[in-house]
Amino acid sequence: MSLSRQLSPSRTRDDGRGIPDATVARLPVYHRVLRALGDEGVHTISSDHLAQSCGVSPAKLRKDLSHLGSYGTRGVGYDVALLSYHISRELGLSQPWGVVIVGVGNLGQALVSYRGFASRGFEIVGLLDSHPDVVGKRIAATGVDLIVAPMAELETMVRESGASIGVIATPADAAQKVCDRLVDAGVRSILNFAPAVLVVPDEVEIRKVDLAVELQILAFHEQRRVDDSSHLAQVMNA
Amino acid sequence: MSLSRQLSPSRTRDDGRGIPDATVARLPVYHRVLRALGDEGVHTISSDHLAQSCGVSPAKLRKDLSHLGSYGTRGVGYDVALLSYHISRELGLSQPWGVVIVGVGNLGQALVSYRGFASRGFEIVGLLDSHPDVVGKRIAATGVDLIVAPMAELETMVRESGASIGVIATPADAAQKVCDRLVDAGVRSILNFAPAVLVVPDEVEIRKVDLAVELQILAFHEQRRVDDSSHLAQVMNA
DNA sequence: TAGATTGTTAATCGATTAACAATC
DNA sequence: TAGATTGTTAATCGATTAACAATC
Repeated sequence: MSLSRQLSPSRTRDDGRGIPDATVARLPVYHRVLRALGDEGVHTISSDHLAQSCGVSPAKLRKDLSHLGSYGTRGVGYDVALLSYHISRELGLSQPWGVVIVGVGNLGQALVSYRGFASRGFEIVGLLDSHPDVVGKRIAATGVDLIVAPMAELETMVRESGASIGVIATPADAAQKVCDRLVDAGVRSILNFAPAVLVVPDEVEIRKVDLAVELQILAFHEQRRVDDSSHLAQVMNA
Repeated sequence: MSLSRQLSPSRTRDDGRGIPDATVARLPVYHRVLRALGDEGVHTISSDHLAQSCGVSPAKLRKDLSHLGSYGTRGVGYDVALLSYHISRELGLSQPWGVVIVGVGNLGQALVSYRGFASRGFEIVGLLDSHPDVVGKRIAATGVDLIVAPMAELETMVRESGASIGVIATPADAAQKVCDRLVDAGVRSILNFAPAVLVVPDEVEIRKVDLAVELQILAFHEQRRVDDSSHLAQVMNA
């Protein structure tokens, strides 16, 4: 990946590469808000207003957007449609990405029924599960109905559908094996919902969503609040 | 919250407060891995091995743990049970926290069936939904069965159960109103699964889990890979 | 021109990393 | 004592922020 940068030394700006991770993580939010604004008939918006709608500071928003190029107009603001387009292009939303979901339990089914997939150009191209009760079941996704395939078909499914993103929604103890098979089949983007630390080769991008981690972070702050108020009470009693 | 720090200037170490956010976010992973190691009968582990199991660098792990205190033994490593205990204490897992889930659709039900709640001292104390088809439904959680209550009971439920964490699993357009009601009822820790930017007072800790954001970050990297290899191909053809 | 707002700069802050002295 | 491993230090890196010159 550094190769292409070395090969294109003439580029001035970041130009699509070199966008900070923290910025990339916020672009989807900006994009969603801009789409909503467009639907409401808003054509132009300032960084101050957009930042407020996105829950970030105006400085951060402008800095983030500056990595994409110069798509605002000084004294006026940003054209909602234009900015929305450039963000979606940067995020790779202008082309469809195939998604395979492994594990069709409660969570897997919740993911299938999520409408945010299709509306952003993600297409669920396959569902896999190991449990005989689930295999063969017909699940309604946005647009198409899908039939849950047995795990044995993982490699075939990935290859034939050209899926590029794999979602792991299995129990923790099955996750690493599923991950290995996805990677061997050519998947290099993985979203892991299983509470397990997965090992992947360097070239694979893996992201983890962990309910227990989120709850425990909240518990930490909750406890801190309790501690603080009891300290305060102690001092006030003294 | 800075008050208690001001009031306790004698403390030397971070002492529970002042732990960096990035560290707090990793503690639950360390804790989970340590519990698994304990179950396997491992009594002692070095930072190198534990770091590898947790998917972080040894330097980062030791730095993180140093914020909790000095619970390792030079030349030996960490006592699994002791370290596990101190992390859980720091995270506030030694006391139970009540959780209210608002929105019992596919996702809400997936959350209820998640076993990671009870095993870490979180107790689901209430389920709420606005849809008449769902209200009154009996849902099996770990330990207890719960009956979905109507939204009108939100305030009563929070007050009577003393719930401290609210989980929002509603559609996006309902999320802000639900959030406001939770905060008004006294909830100051919120986990938001709705794809919406929620506004909360400063004293409320809010965390967001956003499937679309995760997918779009993966799409960004996937596209970058494609771009890079086509650049490479161009150059090699030339 | 005057007012508004962007895009960029430079300072600050927080997180990561590597190296190593302390010490079991 | 010799080998192993922690806890800490200092350097580096990346992200955030505030201020403002550029410019519509």
